[in-house]
Amino acid sequence: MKPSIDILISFGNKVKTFRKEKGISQEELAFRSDLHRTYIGMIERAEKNITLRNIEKIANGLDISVLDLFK
Amino acid sequence: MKPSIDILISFGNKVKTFRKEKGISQEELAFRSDLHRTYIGMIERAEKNITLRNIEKIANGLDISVLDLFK
DNA sequence: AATAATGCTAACTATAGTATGTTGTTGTAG
DNA sequence: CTACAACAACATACTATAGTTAGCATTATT
Repeated sequence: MKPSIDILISFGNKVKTFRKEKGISQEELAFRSDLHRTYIGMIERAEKNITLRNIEKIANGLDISVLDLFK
Repeated sequence: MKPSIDILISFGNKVKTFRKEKGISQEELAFRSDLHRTYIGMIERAEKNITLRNIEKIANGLDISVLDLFK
């Protein structure tokens, strides 16, 4: 039994942290990831259960590996 | 542009490899992961674009970390 | 205050998730 | 070899929800 932080929350936080590091807006990340502006916001706020293909898109948009998003 | 192997395929292969290592059937993994028998097969065959919550379930069922599934 | 960035609501459509039943494959005991 | 059993592939079909978008509200940033 792990009282682990919800995976969607930790994922969203990771995305937000990496995005801030790059100094780009949600809109800019959305553009680079080929996703919609509001969708990026939803992911960062852990409102959607993202799929693997979109995880990859965001990793690409952030110019990092998928692995980095789970470290 | 990387001609990288499709992420669903590489993910499915990882699941299958880890499952074989543990010496368990798809059905047994499904049980441990709290997912359906046929769904595990679909994931291994890369027929479904799995979501983050289910990625976590499978990692739990395999008794490994989510990170391990992306190395 | 003005502008840019993000949050939030609400809708629609695409597809992931769940399930049943059947067919095919593989290994093993007789 | 045949027969059986266990496992996996495959064909649907249904229902939940992820994905996508528009519009307006709210919160920084300058």
